[in-house]
Amino acid sequence: MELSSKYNPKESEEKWLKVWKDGNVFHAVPNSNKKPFTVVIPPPNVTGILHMGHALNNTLQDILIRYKRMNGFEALWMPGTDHAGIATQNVVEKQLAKEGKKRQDLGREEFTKRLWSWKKEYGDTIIHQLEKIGSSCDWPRTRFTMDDEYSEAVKEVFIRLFEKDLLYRGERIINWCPRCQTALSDEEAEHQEKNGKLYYLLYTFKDKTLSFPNAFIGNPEAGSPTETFGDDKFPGIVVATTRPETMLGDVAVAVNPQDPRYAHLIGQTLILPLVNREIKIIADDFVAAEFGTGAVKVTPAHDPNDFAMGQRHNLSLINVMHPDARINEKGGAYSGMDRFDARKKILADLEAQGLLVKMEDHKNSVGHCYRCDTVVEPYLSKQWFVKMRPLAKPALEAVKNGTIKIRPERWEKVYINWLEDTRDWCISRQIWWGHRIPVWYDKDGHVFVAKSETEAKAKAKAQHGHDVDLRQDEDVLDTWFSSWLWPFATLGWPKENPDLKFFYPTAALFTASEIIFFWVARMVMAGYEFMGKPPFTDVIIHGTVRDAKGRKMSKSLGNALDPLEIIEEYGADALRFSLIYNSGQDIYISKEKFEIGRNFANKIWNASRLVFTNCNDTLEKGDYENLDVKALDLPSRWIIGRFYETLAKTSNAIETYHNSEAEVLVQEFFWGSFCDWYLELIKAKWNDVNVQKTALFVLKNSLKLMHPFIPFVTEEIYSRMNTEGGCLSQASWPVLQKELIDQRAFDDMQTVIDVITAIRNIRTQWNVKPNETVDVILVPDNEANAKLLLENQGDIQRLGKLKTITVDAKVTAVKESANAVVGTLKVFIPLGGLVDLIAEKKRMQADIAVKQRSIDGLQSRLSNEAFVSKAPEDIIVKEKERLATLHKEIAELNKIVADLN
RNA sequence: GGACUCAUAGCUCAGUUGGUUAGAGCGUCGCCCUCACAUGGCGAAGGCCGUAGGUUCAAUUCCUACUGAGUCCACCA
Repeated sequence: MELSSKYNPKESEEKWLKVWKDGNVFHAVPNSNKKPFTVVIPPPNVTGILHMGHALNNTLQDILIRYKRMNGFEALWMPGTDHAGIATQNVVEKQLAKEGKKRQDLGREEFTKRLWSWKKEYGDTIIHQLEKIGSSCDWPRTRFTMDDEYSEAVKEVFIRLFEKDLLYRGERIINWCPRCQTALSDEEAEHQEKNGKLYYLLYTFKDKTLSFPNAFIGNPEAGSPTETFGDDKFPGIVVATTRPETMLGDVAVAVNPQDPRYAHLIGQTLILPLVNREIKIIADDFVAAEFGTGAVKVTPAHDPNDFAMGQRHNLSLINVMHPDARINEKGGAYSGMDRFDARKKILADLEAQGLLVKMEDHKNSVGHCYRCDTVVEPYLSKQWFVKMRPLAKPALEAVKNGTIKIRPERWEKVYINWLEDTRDWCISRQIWWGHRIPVWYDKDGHVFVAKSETEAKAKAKAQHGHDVDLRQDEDVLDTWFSSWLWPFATLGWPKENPDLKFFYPTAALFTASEIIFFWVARMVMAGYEFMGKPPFTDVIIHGTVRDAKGRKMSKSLGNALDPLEIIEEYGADALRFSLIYNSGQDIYISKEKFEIGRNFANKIWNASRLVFTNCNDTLEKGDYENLDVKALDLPSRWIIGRFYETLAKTSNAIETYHNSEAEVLVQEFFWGSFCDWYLELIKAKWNDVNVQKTALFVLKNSLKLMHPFIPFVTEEIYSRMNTEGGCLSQASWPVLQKELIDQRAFDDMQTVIDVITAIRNIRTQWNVKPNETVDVILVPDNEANAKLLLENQGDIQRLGKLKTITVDAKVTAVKESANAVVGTLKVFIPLGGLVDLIAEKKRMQADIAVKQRSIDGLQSRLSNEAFVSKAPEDIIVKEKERLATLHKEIAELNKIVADLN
């Protein structure tokens, strides 16, 4: 068996990616002999390129799916991509812009064609990148949210919701992105807190005899209206606003009906400045008397609250903006100006007329488009909405009653809060890339919801009694209106089929917290509404990948590490392993961290080389599974017990999504126990067939154990000792044999390890050169220890680099020696002139002092009446035992110190 | 404004019903190229478990307040 001294990731990765693909190894089919285990990938956007977040997300899924596959489940990991309406359209529009064109220049059909060809060319990039990190998806099943079949599902859902009266079209204030020129849902408008200003504007009374005291406004500044209009009275009402430009659309001023300051003015008329429109003072409970001046300008077409007030008071709607947020013809002198330019101009003009009473700093949060970061405009328009309340109910229940678990648990609260307070979902988008809304209108605006124009026409004919001209709704659906069907639409819904029947519901969903509202909650709603079952039972919210300073990785910050570059330099195994190893919720990573995984892969590689070069070729692929473990020597029983202990802990960690812990466990076992101790211990015993068998047995099973985390290198090595046929990805998970977890072997081996460590410690302490051998006298204090030391003295001698080893219970003191106490047995190393007896004495005394402190603590506890009477019996017994041991140890140490004199 | 999370070694994290001497990796410091691996080996140093109270025989662990870091939600203009 020839293996090079360094693991070459690139070679193995290429090889195994091909084997897996050619063998269709990850293909899952309905199989009545197996239980299904399904995970659907969070479909990355077709515009996406692989970043660390994807690498993390997919590694986590892959660990679980590989684990389940090895555990005998028919494990399906469904891959696919999302058309990502706005994002993708923006990308292609940017491309067009380089040619000096706009999408309107091409027209809808041409532009959509262009998008499709873009998708064809680049859309699968990310899928191939996910494949490179070893994701064991059922690749031939790859779905796209705009596949024909998938589109059918989207239409079906639209129709069903419409027929159930859960969909409606209405004119509302929605979040509008003036740059993308489309409506957004509430979730797509990201609120960011900004330092803005609160502007106080004076609207004068039509009735010049009226006035209003200015005292509550505070001291007006120079050039303020008090100079213009008199000392302490305003000829009008002062309103406070953060968005003065919307005043062009004001239709009223509202005050709280209980506010005594304004009570007598309700119903009076004001003159809207700059526009000179007459508007009324109205009373509405919405207005908070404490805020600003207690008087609010009412702009029903540009603010959701004002819209509601407008409805209550039957006010007119004056939309003063174009879709691109320039002021429209209703804005008079300001028409054609951008909203922010208009703001400046309006403020300047108001100030010139003495109507800008005051400005103050004001923090408020402003919505931004989640795709292009433009400030969104609350904008009046006609859109399609999904009624959320009825859909939210079962989704809410599912988490509250534990049908669906969200981990870490705290996210359940976030989910619940959102669903309890969710508002209707605006699903129409004024873009061209997406699912066209399956609605047709006749010339009178009658609505025909149908899967096709033919069907719509038939419906229209049925209603009108003759053929009518129809036009389809121009808009497309929110991307999330297709993604929310992902867990079942990817399995062929609405068609009844074996896949859907077998693989739905899925098991676990891995995603980031930002997606809980967008996607997770809505998938649960859809699952219940259309399948009658939850789409999954576990939701795992993982953290964000950050740089070493804790900043989010982003292209604009320039701190992003490219997973593909990491694969190139360190290997895919290293990427996967290092990302997760020793990480918390959020993952802080710098390039150097990937050395952890690279080094570990290399360690596995070299340990395997050692085993292979020392084992009989026929054994390598032969029969070493049926070991009579109980007849093996101590180190062998120990390592096999440690293996099963680690197996149990690791399985449990994977099932409870403690992946970092799982990796620490396997690494600790393989490196810390198998390599550092077992392989070192057996270096002189390779001619023993049982040793060979044990090493091969542990190695082979360790490869299985480590495979979900580090699939390529384990697959590569496994292939050289494979007896089962197929590859490691398809092999079975080791079966736990609890009876082989041998506590006695653990304790005995620990003593041997402690003795060796004590010897090594002394050697370093007294600068004994590594290639120099020394003599050691071991003094056991009981029969069992004596036997243990004698049986393992060869190992102790070799790993301790000893010239001679003497086990003798009768020895009490050794001249000019360094010493150690291991539990209750003593270690003497006569070093002659090498050892400084004064220093050695000091060393021992320091040791004694530490133990004495423990004794003091224990004694005071045990002499405490309350402790003895209230603490449980077993604790008291343990403490007493501990005290006795300490006393014994300290006595030995004192004896040694005395002899040092 | 509301809700939530975190605080343990220089750094990143474990510490699963409260119970001996709080662990690991990285980093640091010694010594070693020992015939699997220097992507390695051996050894060591390093912690008032954020602060102040409380509950308890016993608190890193449970409770309260505070401080610091972070996240999410929100229609008071």
